[in-house]
Amino acid sequence: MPWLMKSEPDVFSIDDLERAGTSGWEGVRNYQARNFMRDAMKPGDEVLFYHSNAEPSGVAGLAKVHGAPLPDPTQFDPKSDYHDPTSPKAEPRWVMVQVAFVEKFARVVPLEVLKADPKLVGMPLLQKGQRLSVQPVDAAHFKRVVALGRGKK
DNA sequence: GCCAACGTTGGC
DNA sequence: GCCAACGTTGGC
Repeated sequence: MPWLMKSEPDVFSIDDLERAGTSGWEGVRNYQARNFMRDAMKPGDEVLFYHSNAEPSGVAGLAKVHGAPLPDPTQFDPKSDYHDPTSPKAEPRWVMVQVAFVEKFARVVPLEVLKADPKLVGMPLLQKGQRLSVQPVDAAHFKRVVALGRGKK
């Protein structure tokens, strides 16, 4: 199943992932998003890498799920912004998937373009008030976003 | 920086 | 269990 994952590029961008090759998707502190990572994402699943709070916000490229879910180490790091002192060490509350770099689009597909595309009507990302940072994507929507990212009209 | 929309917490 | 207060997300 294809997915969309949001990251603020000031924190972690598609370029950061390209440099790193693979990375743990740290810092998710929402139960629904965690459950997707823990229970539903499978190695090899494709991911739209979305830049939020960016100029412009939009889909910046592709990644894929890599390996098995792991406990998110930042929950146990007092110096991390994502530190969660209430998470039990024996049963870590927060889980992350690992992702691998696949492709950086020639240019970001801006949110404005996604919203204006007739083929993307109904895409959860585009619903008002929608702010889930990890979410499933229809195969048809995924295909269309990739086409936009690769420059097709 | 503003603020709408949403999620979480905690008093009762 | 309700819901007000508070915190966060993320577009603009």
